[in-house]
Amino acid sequence: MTAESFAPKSDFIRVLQERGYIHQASDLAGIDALAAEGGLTTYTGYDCTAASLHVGHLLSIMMLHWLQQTGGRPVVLMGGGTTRVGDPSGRDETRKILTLEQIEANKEGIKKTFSRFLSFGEGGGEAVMVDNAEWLTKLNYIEMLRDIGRHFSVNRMMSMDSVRLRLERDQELSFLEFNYMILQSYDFVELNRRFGTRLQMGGSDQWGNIVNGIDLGRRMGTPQLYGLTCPLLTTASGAKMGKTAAGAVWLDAGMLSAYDYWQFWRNTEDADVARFLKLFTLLPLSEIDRLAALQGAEINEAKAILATEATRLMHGAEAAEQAAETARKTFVEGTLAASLPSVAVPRSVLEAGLGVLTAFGPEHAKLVPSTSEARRQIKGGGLRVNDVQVSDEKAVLGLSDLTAEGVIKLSFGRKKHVLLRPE
RNA sequence: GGGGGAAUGUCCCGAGCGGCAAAGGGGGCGGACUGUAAAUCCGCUGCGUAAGCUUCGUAGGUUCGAGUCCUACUUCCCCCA
Repeated sequence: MTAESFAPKSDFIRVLQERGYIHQASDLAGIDALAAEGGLTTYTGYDCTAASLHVGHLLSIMMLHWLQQTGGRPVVLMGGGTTRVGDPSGRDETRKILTLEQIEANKEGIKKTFSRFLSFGEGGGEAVMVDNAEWLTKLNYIEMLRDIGRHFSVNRMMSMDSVRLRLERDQELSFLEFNYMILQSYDFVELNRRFGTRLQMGGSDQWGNIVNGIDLGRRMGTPQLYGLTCPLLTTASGAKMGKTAAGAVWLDAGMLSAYDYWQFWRNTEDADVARFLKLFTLLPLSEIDRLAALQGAEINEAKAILATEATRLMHGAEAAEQAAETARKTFVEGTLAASLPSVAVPRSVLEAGLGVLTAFGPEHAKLVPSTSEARRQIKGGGLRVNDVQVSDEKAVLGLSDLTAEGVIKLSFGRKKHVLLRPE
């Protein structure tokens, strides 16, 4: 039975299906039946490999959001324990081993994101957050081998994608990583015992780990467990979502400003707009259908709405409106928006004269990583001061370059702008 | 434990008779065209506002000169046990 032809009884599965979240499910009818009964407890795990989650994680967070909206109970599992091991899934090489301090710091950073999407608390439908370090770090090796390890067949583990691909390519797979799937499987069983969790959701690269958890549950006597994955997100032209030149598209405002986040969504390819509206906004499908019908340049309206709605979810309405307004002034009116990112520079420096190379470089605007890069970009016509292309790398900025607003606008390419503010 | 091979421009892959800031490709960035899109074309892709400086796993050595030759070490891969 394919996801497309299935007629769901539960609101939860209906929404996921309509909006395109479902990639694979262990037993869609079974999950649907459970969800229809109400109170379906579902978990998704997040490893603490960075100080913030990025857009790649957003799909699964949205699924948890819809779960809660449709009467289910989300369990957010922080991988404080599993991160110490490192998931080999979808990885060509061993992950860097993180220190316990790093993992703890990352965990604290990641936690903040979830409160935007889920409502946490003690009640029946309230979301819960737990850390698998709580039980994984207490495992005793021999006991673990006897109670859990005996249910795993090495023959079968070797056939799992996460292991097989490494072996086929002659890439190292340490015994440490080899154990990851056992720990994740055990998490599922443990969460069933603690919270009655019946369903695990995750990205499509987690399928193997999830299926193993279902099997382990059967062998260890849990009720029937289920798995559901969402597609790995790529853009229509095939690039991985969420990686830009500047790095990952972080969800945490401290690592990526609301304005940059808005810009990320605004720059969506035409072919992705409808799909992303369904996945990353809460707009009703009827509205999305209307926006998706827009053609040519009009589709930009849909992109702006996508950006504002997605930013509203992540950073709040105020930040989203402000980002939209800043973008409108900058790109549509071509005027100078006071809310563009700005960098303070001592007035005395401007009085003495500030070389353009330095102004754009890492010391001030940070638009380019080095002054050598600034020099190259000037040759290529990529740098502008107050919207005038810089042609001379020896040019010097001074107080006379201040605009009526009392700032100097530096631009790198068409899209990246920074205001220098004297102080 | 024995034998063989490999480490190249801090994104990846990858060429490199002793004169090399080092071929080529991917990716990325910029420009043009557009609609803050895609596709296409062009340019750039070590640091330095200059003279110049620092790169080819690490440390020594040979040489006027070393990514290239020699020695040791480190890491990885393959074959045998």
